[in-house]
Parts: sequence; structure tokens; C-alpha cells
Amino acid sequence: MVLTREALALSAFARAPLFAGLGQADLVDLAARFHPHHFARDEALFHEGHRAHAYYLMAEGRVKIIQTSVDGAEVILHLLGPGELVGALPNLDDGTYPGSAIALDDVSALSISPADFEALLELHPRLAINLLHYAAGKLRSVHSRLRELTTERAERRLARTLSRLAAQIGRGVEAGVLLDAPLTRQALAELSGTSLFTVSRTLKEWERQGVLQVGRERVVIVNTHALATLADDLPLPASHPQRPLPHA
Amino acid sequence: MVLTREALALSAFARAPLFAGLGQADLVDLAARFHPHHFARDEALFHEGHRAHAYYLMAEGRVKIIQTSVDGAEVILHLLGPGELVGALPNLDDGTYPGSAIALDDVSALSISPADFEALLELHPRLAINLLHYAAGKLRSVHSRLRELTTERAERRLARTLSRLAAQIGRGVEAGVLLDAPLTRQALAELSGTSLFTVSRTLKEWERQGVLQVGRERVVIVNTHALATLADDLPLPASHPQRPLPHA
DNA sequence: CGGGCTATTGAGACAGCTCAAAGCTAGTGG
DNA sequence: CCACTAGCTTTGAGCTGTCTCAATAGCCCG
Repeated sequence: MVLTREALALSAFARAPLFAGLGQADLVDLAARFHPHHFARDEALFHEGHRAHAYYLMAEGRVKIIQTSVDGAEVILHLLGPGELVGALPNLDDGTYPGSAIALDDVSALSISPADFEALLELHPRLAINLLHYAAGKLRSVHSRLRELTTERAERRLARTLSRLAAQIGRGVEAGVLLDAPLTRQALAELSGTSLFTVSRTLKEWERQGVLQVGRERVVIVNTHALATLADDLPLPASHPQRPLPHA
Repeated sequence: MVLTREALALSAFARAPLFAGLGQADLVDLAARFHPHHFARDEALFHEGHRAHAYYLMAEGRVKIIQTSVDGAEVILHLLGPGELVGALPNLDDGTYPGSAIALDDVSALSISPADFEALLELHPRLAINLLHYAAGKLRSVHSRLRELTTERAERRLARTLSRLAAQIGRGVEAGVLLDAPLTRQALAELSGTSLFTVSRTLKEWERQGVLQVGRERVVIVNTHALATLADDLPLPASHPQRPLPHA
């Protein structure tokens, strides 16, 4: 689908809670500073550590923000979709990208220079406040992941990751909720902080139990409630044997 | 040390980069909305999950922000000191505290109601922008921890935690850099995502190697460079060609 | 000088990782 | 339309870093 610059901007802006509360005149001012771009699947919008030359407002498609460790292991920090801002947030701090952004599918996005972006913030206080709220949400979600990583085991982390994804990118289909992005086992591992092998085994097991339906780069959540139970109530070791012997 | 309300406010405000760029008149407006409070060591400023009734600007002392999992395990999300804002950031999102704030020592802080705080943001655009930059920094640091937790092993995470603490709360003393807060092994474990036993063993080992000097609730970094090496260059399995050959 | 944290140390268990080897699946090009 | 191939997934078999548990020792304050 090809859109004119105007249409693209409008559609992106309309979806973005970031621009809520701004007047029409403000929106026109904003739109003038954004430039349309296109990225193919697997293409990088920018690379970790590079000096920031542009931020992006997503119009179509999804990107993942990843960080790579010295030995090549990757972690997915965020999945971002239409209406979301890519690269801007953590960059306000020191001007280098803290992660790389990779297109998960074909992506249309609107770019803006850091300088223009900062100017917009100064000119439109509403925008700064909206962005602050947005950042607050991100912070909250990253905090949760941080806690999960240190206190919960792989299986439950995966269940939580799937729940989160369902809320974020889930699409209702007849069998249940489809995670509407091409997610390999590897990607799920990088989101939940485990290995692709553990993900594969666990998904298979849940499919056997009727909780999910899995396929190549595809997960459908059949039993949302069961998944929530796995995410929240799953006891640490085995589940059944209650209490050894109270034996009065 | 007891300070008048005015003096307390001024000292806190002066330290806070949050208020950089604000005029004298603005500062007076701000100061009027804050109310002084005091908390003893181990006292909670607020509890996870509760509806936010106040945010705090730290004046003296330190607090830790923690999240607790169902089975009681804790994670320390942040350590916050003078000039920093406690509770406000992630709260802008949904109005409940995402973690609990506990005083590490005696704490003086200035409280402000969420409504007043939001009003300030509307009235003083500079403040929103400053806060945005501050949030960006937090986000960046949490992202790094997230990556470390999933890709690095306990020993290195601990080294990084110590480095980070040195930068944040380190105080030069004759033996090296003292971490200027009462940090138990347990607390270090909760900061680095490991167990207090692993922390104890590892610190002891590093003390043997002359990198640190450890005591009860006390760590002094003797060899900063060695610690940085441990944090960055430590290969996965064993590291040094220390292996004493049984015989040549 | 006792009581209560805090820290150390050893021994054992295990979740989840690593590695290796097929098995699938979806494109692609002849 | 069918082989071919590349990438994704599954499955099995160890291995080990780290946690758990238990017991002891040390330090500080009342």
C-alpha cells in the first residue's frame, strides 16, 4: 500500500496518543518536520551506539529494538508498532542510540531530526507531557520485566511474554488470539530472557495441553485463561503434592 | 541536621537538574507546593500497588525502590538520592505506585500531590522537558540492566552493579571508593539479580585478589580498573592463565 | 553479655543452557 | 509443478552455573 506523504502523516498522527490534545495548527506544524521513509524486512532503521541522526514515528509495520552483548547474544527491548515513536525516548539523554531498530516486516515511518524534535518539544508543551506519559508506561513495563527476570523461571516468563504480546499485538481470529507479527522461537527467547530451545519445548508442551496452537513464526493463544494461570499462579517446583504430612 | 522548610526546599532544588533553566519566580511557585517530610531508616515512603497520594523530591538520605514477587523475592529497581524525584515518573502512567520506596537511612523529602505535580508540568514546560530527559536516562539504564540480566552471568553482573554504584553513590576515601550507603549482601543481590550467597562468595574472592575491601554493609573499591575489567572483559568460563601446572 | 542481624562456607540439587543432529516449511528457480 | 535450499523448529543428551539449605561465625547495640 502506497500512501502520499500527507495521508501517511495523517494516519500516523491520528493513531498516536502522543499527539492527543494538539490543535490542528500544531499538527500541521508537526507534519511539516517529518519525512517519509520505507524499510524492508530485516533492514535496520539505526544501529546501537551510533550518533542519533533521526527519530521515527511508525506508520505501518513493526520494528524490534534490540541490544547486543559482546558475545553476540541479543535481547529485544521493545516491539513497536504504528503510532509509536522509535529512537527518540532514550536518546534525549545522550544522543546515541541505545539499541538497534530492526524492521520485522515492511515498515513505513516518518523521520524527524533530533534538533527538530527538541524544537517541537519546546514549542508544544502538550507534546512533552504526552511523551512523558508514554515514557512512564515504558518505564513501568520495563520494570516489570526486570523483576520477572530475576525472580521468575523461564516457563512463567514465557507465559507472561505471550500475554503481554497478546495485549499489544494480538488479533482475534476464530481459533483464538493470533500474535500478529512474525515471531520466531529465537525472538520469543529474546523477549522472555531464555533460549530458543526452552521456548520450543515449552510451546510444544502447551500446545499438547490445548493452551496454544503453534506454527512456524506463529502463535495462536487458544485458552487465554489457562495462559494467565501459567503466568500468575504457577508454583515454583512441581505443582500437585500439597503439604508433605501435617500428621496431627 | 534540621533545616527550615525554606532552606530544605532551596537545597533540594539547587541540586536537582530537574529544575535547571527555571526562573526564580517559577522556583517560588514550585516551592509553595512542596511539603517537608521525614522518614526513619526502613520506613516506607509508599507501597507498591497503592494509589499514588504523593510524590517526593529527595533532600537528604537515600531510598530504594523495590518490587516484590508473589513468593516474597525482592528486586531493587533504583537507588535514589538527593535531588531525585521519587514515585512520580512511572506513576504518570496509571496512578498506582509500581514499586515500594523504602528509606535506606534517615530521609528528608519534600512531598507534592499528583494533581499539583501535573499542574506544575502544565505551567512550566521547561520542567516537563527536564523530566523527560531524566526519564530518558532512567530508561537507558534500565535497558542496560535488562540486557545484562539475560546475557551475562552473575559474577559480571555484580561487577557492573558495583561500578554503577560507584558512579552513583561512590565517595572517595583513602583506601579507594566507598559505596556510601548501607548495602547488605542481600541488597547487592537484589540489585544484580542473584542470591546473597553468590554475592558473598564473589566479594570475598575479589577481596582476596585485592580488588575490594568488604565489611558489614560496606564495600570499598580498591582497584577500580580491575573491577572495570571484571565487568567488561571477563570471558565466559575461566579467565586467567592462573592454572598452576601440577608439574612442568 | 545476650540477642539479633549480617556474613561465611560447604554440600547437594536442578533448571535451563549448550551442542548436535534431524525434521519441517516456505520460497525460489528451473 | 517439482526439486532445491535456507532458515526455522524439534528433540535428545549431557553439563554446569547458580540456587537452596543448613550450620557456623562475627559484629553491633542495648
